[in-house]
Amino acid sequence: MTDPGSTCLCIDLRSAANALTRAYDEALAPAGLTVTQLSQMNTIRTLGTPTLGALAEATGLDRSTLGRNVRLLERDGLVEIAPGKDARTRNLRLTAKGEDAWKMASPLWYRTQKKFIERLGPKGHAELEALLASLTNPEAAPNAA
Amino acid sequence: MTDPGSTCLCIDLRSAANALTRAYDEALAPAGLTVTQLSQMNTIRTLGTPTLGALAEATGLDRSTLGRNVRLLERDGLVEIAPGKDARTRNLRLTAKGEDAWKMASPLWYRTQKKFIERLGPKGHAELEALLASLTNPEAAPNAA
DNA sequence: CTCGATTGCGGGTAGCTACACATAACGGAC
DNA sequence: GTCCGTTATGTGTAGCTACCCGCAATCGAG
Repeated sequence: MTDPGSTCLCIDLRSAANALTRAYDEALAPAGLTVTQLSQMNTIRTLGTPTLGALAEATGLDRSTLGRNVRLLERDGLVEIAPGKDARTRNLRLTAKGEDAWKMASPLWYRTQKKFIERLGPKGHAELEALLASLTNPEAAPNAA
Repeated sequence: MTDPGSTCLCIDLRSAANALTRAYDEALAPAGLTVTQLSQMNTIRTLGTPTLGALAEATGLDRSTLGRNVRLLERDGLVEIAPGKDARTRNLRLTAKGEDAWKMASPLWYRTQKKFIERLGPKGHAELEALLASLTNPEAAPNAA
Protein backbone atom coordinates (compact mmCIF):
# COMPACT_ATOMS: atom_id res chain seq x y z
CA MET A 1 0.00 0.00 0.00
CA THR A 2 2.20 2.79 -1.29
CA ASP A 3 -0.92 4.71 -1.95
CA PRO A 4 -1.17 8.12 -0.29
CA GLY A 5 -4.89 8.42 -0.52
CA SER A 6 -7.86 7.67 1.59
CA THR A 7 -5.73 6.02 4.24
CA CYS A 8 -3.36 8.86 4.91
CA LEU A 9 -3.37 9.19 8.66
CA CYS A 10 -2.71 12.90 8.47
CA ILE A 11 -5.55 13.55 6.05
CA ASP A 12 -7.95 11.41 8.02
CA LEU A 13 -7.02 13.26 11.17
CA ARG A 14 -7.48 16.63 9.51
CA SER A 15 -10.78 15.59 8.05
CA ALA A 16 -12.08 14.55 11.44
CA ALA A 17 -10.71 17.68 13.06
CA ASN A 18 -12.40 19.87 10.47
CA ALA A 19 -15.69 18.06 10.89
CA LEU A 20 -15.58 18.42 14.65
CA THR A 21 -14.60 22.06 14.35
CA ARG A 22 -17.66 22.70 12.22
CA ALA A 23 -19.88 20.93 14.73
CA TYR A 24 -18.47 22.76 17.74
CA ASP A 25 -18.52 26.11 15.96
CA GLU A 26 -22.14 25.64 15.00
CA ALA A 27 -23.04 24.75 18.57
CA LEU A 28 -21.18 27.77 19.94
CA ALA A 29 -22.53 30.21 17.37
CA PRO A 30 -25.28 31.51 19.70
CA ALA A 31 -22.54 32.70 22.04
CA GLY A 32 -20.72 34.35 19.16
CA LEU A 33 -17.61 32.26 19.66
CA THR A 34 -15.71 29.63 17.75
CA VAL A 35 -14.27 26.63 19.49
CA THR A 36 -10.81 28.06 18.95
CA GLN A 37 -11.80 31.26 20.65
CA LEU A 38 -13.53 29.54 23.54
CA SER A 39 -10.52 27.32 24.08
CA GLN A 40 -8.13 30.23 24.07
CA MET A 41 -10.33 32.31 26.34
CA ASN A 42 -10.53 29.38 28.68
CA THR A 43 -6.77 29.04 28.76
CA ILE A 44 -6.40 32.75 29.44
CA ARG A 45 -8.93 32.42 32.22
CA THR A 46 -7.16 29.43 33.74
CA LEU A 47 -3.72 31.01 33.59
CA GLY A 48 -4.86 34.24 35.20
CA THR A 49 -3.20 37.07 33.28
CA PRO A 50 -0.83 35.32 30.94
CA THR A 51 1.47 36.87 28.40
CA LEU A 52 1.19 35.93 24.75
CA GLY A 53 4.17 33.65 25.12
CA ALA A 54 2.64 31.85 28.09
CA LEU A 55 -0.59 31.35 26.18
CA ALA A 56 1.31 30.02 23.18
CA GLU A 57 3.17 27.63 25.41
CA ALA A 58 -0.02 26.43 27.07
CA THR A 59 -1.88 25.90 23.83
CA GLY A 60 0.99 24.56 21.76
CA LEU A 61 0.29 27.11 19.04
CA ASP A 62 2.72 29.46 17.39
CA ARG A 63 3.17 32.86 19.01
CA SER A 64 2.29 34.74 15.89
CA THR A 65 -0.87 32.66 15.56
CA LEU A 66 -1.90 33.48 19.10
CA GLY A 67 -1.08 37.11 18.56
CA ARG A 68 -3.45 37.26 15.63
CA ASN A 69 -6.14 35.26 17.38
CA VAL A 70 -6.19 37.37 20.50
CA ARG A 71 -6.33 40.49 18.40
CA LEU A 72 -9.62 39.23 17.01
CA LEU A 73 -10.83 38.68 20.56
CA GLU A 74 -9.70 42.17 21.45
CA ARG A 75 -11.48 43.59 18.43
CA ASP A 76 -14.70 41.99 19.67
CA GLY A 77 -14.18 43.35 23.17
CA LEU A 78 -13.73 39.93 24.75
CA VAL A 79 -10.12 40.18 25.79
CA GLU A 80 -8.00 43.04 27.02
CA ILE A 81 -4.39 43.27 25.86
CA ALA A 82 -2.40 45.42 28.26
CA PRO A 83 1.35 46.02 28.28
CA GLY A 84 3.09 44.33 31.20
CA LYS A 85 5.74 45.70 33.51
CA ASP A 86 8.23 44.26 31.12
CA ALA A 87 7.30 46.54 28.27
CA ARG A 88 7.92 43.80 25.76
CA THR A 89 5.12 41.66 27.11
CA ARG A 90 1.37 41.85 26.77
CA ASN A 91 -0.85 40.76 29.63
CA LEU A 92 -4.07 39.12 28.51
CA ARG A 93 -7.27 39.20 30.49
CA LEU A 94 -10.92 38.51 29.78
CA THR A 95 -13.15 41.54 29.85
CA ALA A 96 -16.55 41.48 31.53
CA LYS A 97 -18.04 40.89 28.11
CA GLY A 98 -15.56 38.08 27.62
CA GLU A 99 -16.57 36.49 30.89
CA ASP A 100 -20.21 36.67 29.88
CA ALA A 101 -19.51 35.08 26.53
CA TRP A 102 -17.48 32.38 28.23
CA LYS A 103 -20.31 31.64 30.65
CA MET A 104 -22.78 31.45 27.82
CA ALA A 105 -20.57 29.28 25.65
CA SER A 106 -19.46 26.76 28.24
CA PRO A 107 -22.72 24.79 28.49
CA LEU A 108 -23.02 24.79 24.72
CA TRP A 109 -19.52 23.43 24.51
CA TYR A 110 -20.27 20.79 27.09
CA ARG A 111 -23.34 19.50 25.29
CA THR A 112 -21.39 19.07 22.09
CA GLN A 113 -18.45 17.47 23.81
CA LYS A 114 -20.83 15.07 25.56
CA LYS A 115 -22.48 14.17 22.30
CA PHE A 116 -19.24 13.09 20.68
CA ILE A 117 -17.97 11.29 23.75
CA GLU A 118 -21.16 9.29 23.89
CA ARG A 119 -20.64 8.40 20.28
CA LEU A 120 -17.20 7.05 21.11
CA GLY A 121 -18.14 5.42 24.37
CA PRO A 122 -16.10 6.08 27.51
CA LYS A 123 -13.55 3.47 26.56
CA GLY A 124 -13.26 4.77 23.03
CA HIS A 125 -12.82 8.30 24.27
CA ALA A 126 -9.94 7.35 26.55
CA GLU A 127 -8.36 5.33 23.78
CA LEU A 128 -8.66 8.16 21.32
CA GLU A 129 -7.06 10.65 23.67
CA ALA A 130 -4.26 8.20 24.36
CA LEU A 131 -3.68 7.55 20.68
CA LEU A 132 -3.60 11.25 19.89
CA ALA A 133 -1.13 11.79 22.68
CA SER A 134 1.14 9.06 21.38
CA LEU A 135 1.13 10.73 17.97
CA THR A 136 2.21 14.12 19.23
CA ASN A 137 4.38 12.87 22.04
CA PRO A 138 6.61 9.96 21.04
CA GLU A 139 7.36 9.21 24.69
CA ALA A 140 3.72 8.39 25.26
CA ALA A 141 3.69 5.80 22.51
CA PRO A 142 3.41 2.18 23.57
CA ASN A 143 5.76 1.22 20.73
CA ALA A 144 8.20 4.07 21.04
CA ALA A 145 11.33 3.34 19.04
CA MET B 1 -15.92 18.56 34.19
CA THR B 2 -17.54 21.64 32.69
CA ASP B 3 -14.13 22.83 31.77
CA PRO B 4 -13.54 23.52 28.08
CA GLY B 5 -9.81 23.36 28.23
CA SER B 6 -7.12 20.81 27.75
CA THR B 7 -9.65 18.03 27.38
CA CYS B 8 -11.67 19.47 24.53
CA LEU B 9 -11.90 16.66 22.05
CA CYS B 10 -12.02 19.06 19.15
CA ILE B 11 -8.96 21.00 20.25
CA ASP B 12 -7.01 17.85 20.95
CA LEU B 13 -7.89 16.55 17.53
CA ARG B 14 -6.87 19.78 15.84
CA SER B 15 -3.66 19.91 17.78
CA ALA B 16 -2.75 16.40 16.67
CA ALA B 17 -3.80 17.12 13.10
CA ASN B 18 -1.67 20.25 13.01
CA ALA B 19 1.32 18.43 14.44
CA LEU B 20 1.02 15.66 11.90
CA THR B 21 0.55 18.15 9.11
CA ARG B 22 3.80 19.82 10.06
CA ALA B 23 5.59 16.48 10.15
CA TYR B 24 4.27 15.34 6.78
CA ASP B 25 4.87 18.70 5.18
CA GLU B 26 8.44 18.71 6.38
CA ALA B 27 8.98 15.21 5.03
CA LEU B 28 7.46 16.13 1.67
CA ALA B 29 9.30 19.43 1.34
CA PRO B 30 12.05 17.95 -0.88
CA ALA B 31 9.34 17.13 -3.42
CA GLY B 32 7.95 20.65 -3.16
CA LEU B 33 4.56 19.44 -2.01
CA THR B 34 2.45 19.70 1.10
CA VAL B 35 0.50 16.73 2.36
CA THR B 36 -2.68 18.46 1.29
CA GLN B 37 -1.40 18.82 -2.22
CA LEU B 38 -0.09 15.27 -2.43
CA SER B 39 -3.39 13.95 -1.19
CA GLN B 40 -5.37 15.96 -3.69
CA MET B 41 -3.06 15.07 -6.54
CA ASN B 42 -3.41 11.45 -5.56
CA THR B 43 -7.16 11.68 -5.62
CA ILE B 44 -7.08 13.34 -9.02
CA ARG B 45 -4.78 10.59 -10.23
CA THR B 46 -7.03 7.86 -8.88
CA LEU B 47 -10.20 9.33 -10.30
CA GLY B 48 -8.74 9.79 -13.75
CA THR B 49 -9.88 13.18 -14.98
CA PRO B 50 -12.31 14.36 -12.36
CA THR B 51 -14.20 17.59 -12.25
CA LEU B 52 -13.84 19.92 -9.31
CA GLY B 53 -17.12 18.66 -7.93
CA ALA B 54 -16.02 15.05 -8.14
CA LEU B 55 -12.81 15.88 -6.38
CA ALA B 56 -14.67 17.75 -3.67
CA GLU B 57 -16.99 14.80 -3.22
CA ALA B 58 -14.09 12.37 -2.98
CA THR B 59 -12.12 14.43 -0.50
CA GLY B 60 -15.00 15.70 1.60
CA LEU B 61 -13.80 19.27 1.21
CA ASP B 62 -15.78 22.28 0.14
CA ARG B 63 -15.87 23.01 -3.59
CA SER B 64 -14.56 26.50 -3.15
CA THR B 65 -11.69 25.14 -1.08
CA LEU B 66 -10.80 22.66 -3.76
CA GLY B 67 -11.07 25.30 -6.41
CA ARG B 68 -8.52 27.43 -4.63
CA ASN B 69 -6.24 24.51 -3.87
CA VAL B 70 -6.09 23.24 -7.42
CA ARG B 71 -5.40 26.73 -8.65
CA LEU B 72 -2.22 26.68 -6.59
CA LEU B 73 -1.33 23.34 -8.17
CA GLU B 74 -2.01 24.81 -11.57
CA ARG B 75 0.11 27.84 -10.78
CA ASP B 76 3.00 25.48 -10.00
CA GLY B 77 2.43 23.54 -13.20
CA LEU B 78 1.46 20.34 -11.44
CA VAL B 79 -2.16 20.12 -12.53
CA GLU B 80 -3.93 21.08 -15.70
CA ILE B 81 -7.38 22.61 -15.45
CA ALA B 82 -9.20 22.20 -18.74
CA PRO B 83 -12.82 23.04 -19.51
CA GLY B 84 -14.94 19.94 -20.04
CA LYS B 85 -17.46 19.27 -22.75
CA ASP B 86 -19.97 20.67 -20.35
CA ALA B 87 -18.51 24.15 -20.37
CA ARG B 88 -19.41 24.63 -16.73
CA THR B 89 -17.06 21.91 -15.61
CA ARG B 90 -13.29 21.78 -15.27
CA ASN B 91 -11.45 18.57 -15.95
CA LEU B 92 -8.43 18.09 -13.73
CA ARG B 93 -5.39 16.14 -14.73
CA LEU B 94 -1.82 15.82 -13.50
CA THR B 95 0.77 17.26 -15.83
CA ALA B 96 4.02 15.44 -16.53
CA LYS B 97 5.62 17.64 -13.91
CA GLY B 98 2.81 16.73 -11.55
CA GLU B 99 3.41 13.03 -12.16
CA ASP B 100 7.09 13.48 -11.44
CA ALA B 101 6.39 15.33 -8.23
CA TRP B 102 3.91 12.63 -7.22
CA LYS B 103 6.45 9.91 -7.86
CA MET B 104 9.05 11.74 -5.85
CA ALA B 105 6.71 12.52 -2.98
CA SER B 106 5.09 9.10 -2.57
CA PRO B 107 8.03 7.33 -0.92
CA LEU B 108 8.58 10.31 1.35
CA TRP B 109 4.95 10.14 2.32
CA TYR B 110 5.16 6.44 2.95
CA ARG B 111 8.13 6.73 5.28
CA THR B 112 6.34 9.31 7.37
CA GLN B 113 3.12 7.38 7.42
CA LYS B 114 5.02 4.27 8.47
CA LYS B 115 6.76 6.12 11.26
CA PHE B 116 3.49 7.22 12.84
CA ILE B 117 1.81 3.89 12.36
CA GLU B 118 4.68 2.19 14.09
CA ARG B 119 4.27 4.60 16.92
CA LEU B 120 0.64 3.61 17.27
CA GLY B 121 1.14 -0.09 16.70
CA PRO B 122 -1.00 -1.92 14.15
CA LYS B 123 -3.81 -2.37 16.63
CA GLY B 124 -3.67 1.25 17.67
CA HIS B 125 -3.72 2.37 14.07
CA ALA B 126 -6.84 0.38 13.28
CA GLU B 127 -8.50 1.63 16.45
CA LEU B 128 -7.66 5.22 15.67
CA GLU B 129 -9.07 5.01 12.17
CA ALA B 130 -12.21 3.40 13.53
CA LEU B 131 -12.62 6.04 16.21
CA LEU B 132 -12.15 8.85 13.71
CA ALA B 133 -14.71 7.26 11.44
CA SER B 134 -17.23 7.02 14.25
CA LEU B 135 -16.77 10.72 14.95
CA THR B 136 -17.47 11.84 11.42
CA ASN B 137 -19.97 9.14 10.59
CA PRO B 138 -22.50 8.53 13.38
CA GLU B 139 -23.56 5.27 11.75
CA ALA B 140 -20.10 3.87 12.31
CA ALA B 141 -20.24 4.53 16.02
CA PRO B 142 -20.53 1.53 18.32
CA ASN B 143 -22.78 3.52 20.63
CA ALA B 144 -24.83 5.29 18.00
CA ALA B 145 -27.89 6.88 19.57
C1' DC C 1 27.36 52.22 33.10
C1' DT C 2 27.78 50.32 28.48
C1' DC C 3 27.37 46.98 25.05
C1' DG C 4 26.19 42.66 23.10
C1' DA C 5 23.18 38.64 23.52
C1' DT C 6 18.65 37.18 24.58
C1' DT C 7 13.74 37.61 24.79
C1' DG C 8 8.86 39.06 23.46
C1' DC C 9 6.27 40.48 20.12
C1' DG C 10 4.42 42.54 15.46
C1' DG C 11 4.26 42.24 10.46
C1' DG C 12 4.89 40.06 5.90
C1' DT C 13 3.81 36.20 3.40
C1' DA C 14 1.59 31.95 2.49
C1' DG C 15 -1.50 27.88 2.78
C1' DC C 16 -5.93 25.46 4.15
C1' DT C 17 -10.75 25.82 5.06
C1' DA C 18 -15.67 27.25 4.93
C1' DC C 19 -20.13 29.88 3.95
C1' DA C 20 -22.88 32.91 1.24
C1' DC C 21 -23.61 34.88 -2.96
C1' DA C 22 -22.96 35.67 -8.01
C1' DT C 23 -22.41 33.92 -12.67
C1' DA C 24 -22.63 31.12 -16.47
C1' DA C 25 -24.03 26.94 -18.84
C1' DC C 26 -27.06 23.12 -19.35
C1' DG C 27 -31.54 20.71 -19.98
C1' DG C 28 -36.23 19.91 -20.23
C1' DA C 29 -41.05 21.77 -20.78
C1' DC C 30 -43.75 23.95 -23.92
C1' DG D 1 -36.71 27.63 -30.39
C1' DT D 2 -37.43 29.95 -25.78
C1' DC D 3 -37.52 30.21 -20.99
C1' DC D 4 -36.83 28.78 -16.39
C1' DG D 5 -35.08 25.74 -12.97
C1' DT D 6 -30.88 23.17 -11.93
C1' DT D 7 -26.05 22.51 -11.72
C1' DA D 8 -20.81 23.59 -11.77
C1' DT D 9 -17.89 26.83 -10.73
C1' DG D 10 -15.88 31.49 -9.28
C1' DT D 11 -15.60 35.47 -5.79
C1' DG D 12 -15.92 37.93 -1.49
C1' DT D 13 -15.13 37.55 3.06
C1' DA D 14 -13.42 35.52 7.13
C1' DG D 15 -10.90 32.52 10.41
C1' DC D 16 -6.93 29.42 11.83
C1' DT D 17 -2.18 28.28 11.32
C1' DA D 18 2.85 28.57 10.52
C1' DC D 19 7.61 30.37 9.23
C1' DC D 20 10.84 34.03 8.77
C1' DC D 21 12.46 38.50 9.75
C1' DG D 22 12.71 42.85 12.14
C1' DC D 23 12.28 45.91 16.21
C1' DA D 24 12.33 47.13 20.82
C1' DA D 25 13.11 46.02 25.57
C1' DT D 26 15.65 43.57 28.92
C1' DC D 27 19.49 41.43 31.10
C1' DG D 28 24.06 40.07 32.07
C1' DA D 29 29.18 40.58 31.50
C1' DG D 30 32.72 43.65 31.95
